[in-house]
Amino acid sequence: MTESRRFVDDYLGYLLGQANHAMFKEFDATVRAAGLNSLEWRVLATLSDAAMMSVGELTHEVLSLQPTVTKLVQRLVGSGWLALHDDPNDQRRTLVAITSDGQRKVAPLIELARQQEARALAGLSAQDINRLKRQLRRLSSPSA
Amino acid sequence: MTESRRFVDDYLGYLLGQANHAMFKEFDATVRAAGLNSLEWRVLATLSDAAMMSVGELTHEVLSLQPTVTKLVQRLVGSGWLALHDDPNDQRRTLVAITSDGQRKVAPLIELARQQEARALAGLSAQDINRLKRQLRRLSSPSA
DNA sequence: GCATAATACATGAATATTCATATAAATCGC
DNA sequence: GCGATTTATATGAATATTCATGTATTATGC
Repeated sequence: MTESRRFVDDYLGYLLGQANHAMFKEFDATVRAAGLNSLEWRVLATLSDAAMMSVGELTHEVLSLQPTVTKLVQRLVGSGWLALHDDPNDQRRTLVAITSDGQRKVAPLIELARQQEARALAGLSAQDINRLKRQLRRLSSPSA
Repeated sequence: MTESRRFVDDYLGYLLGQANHAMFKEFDATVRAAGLNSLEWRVLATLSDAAMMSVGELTHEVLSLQPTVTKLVQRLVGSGWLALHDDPNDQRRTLVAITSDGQRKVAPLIELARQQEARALAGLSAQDINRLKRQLRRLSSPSA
């Protein structure tokens, strides 16, 4: 048989997209039940244990675009989960921080995310997990 | 030092998102230059070497939602890259196929995508690549 | 130090996606 | 084969994202 796979079925970009989607889809119901969309969850998770950062830095962290993040941050400030601060060293910047309400909002989600990750990786050895994560990091930053 | 990583920096969902984004970002300029967005590229790539499929099947293939795909397909039909056909066995279904114009549109992009994938995986052995792809497929369908 | 360029963010219009629902066709139970 | 249910897609309104651009601030060249 010379039956060959479709392009997309062996294309790394697609396999990553599928894995990413599958991982998130399972968790999505939880996020939505908390009244968040996926990018909002990512923003709160990123800020949950980081120092406040500028809109531009946050944009890179969450893999989005600056106007999208600006508007999303405005929504989450309105909800009381984020707060804005001035940067004394650069008045162009808007520093974004999570509030304690935001922490209370996201903390249980992070715990559930950890549990889901553990389930997803259940069949793999610690070595396999480390290798997988190392390769993913390498794909993210080819230089590293 | 008990300096610990941020949650997101070791969370599989985020590592997958980053790798996925990095892989796509490099290719994105090419796709945009061709007048496509990422989902349109994915639809054309999926149909490029597959038999025509229903809107619902396509929705699953491209990891999107049915109304999104319906409207996207309408746009691409308008551009002449997709065509719709009736399913003689089920008149509820709308079968979507790529046209020869669509093939000509997407073929060079697929070739560029293959090249980019090869560059991204350049440092890995065939064994590593197979293991990575196997693990990604496993994350996509935990049962398999 | 002043003009010019670059950077950081915000904003409005255009576009795309999402949610809720409608329509139409097929399947099921009887 | 007829009503009830399920399945497949389409559609309109609400929402979110994207693109283009505007404003304010900082950095640079002279």
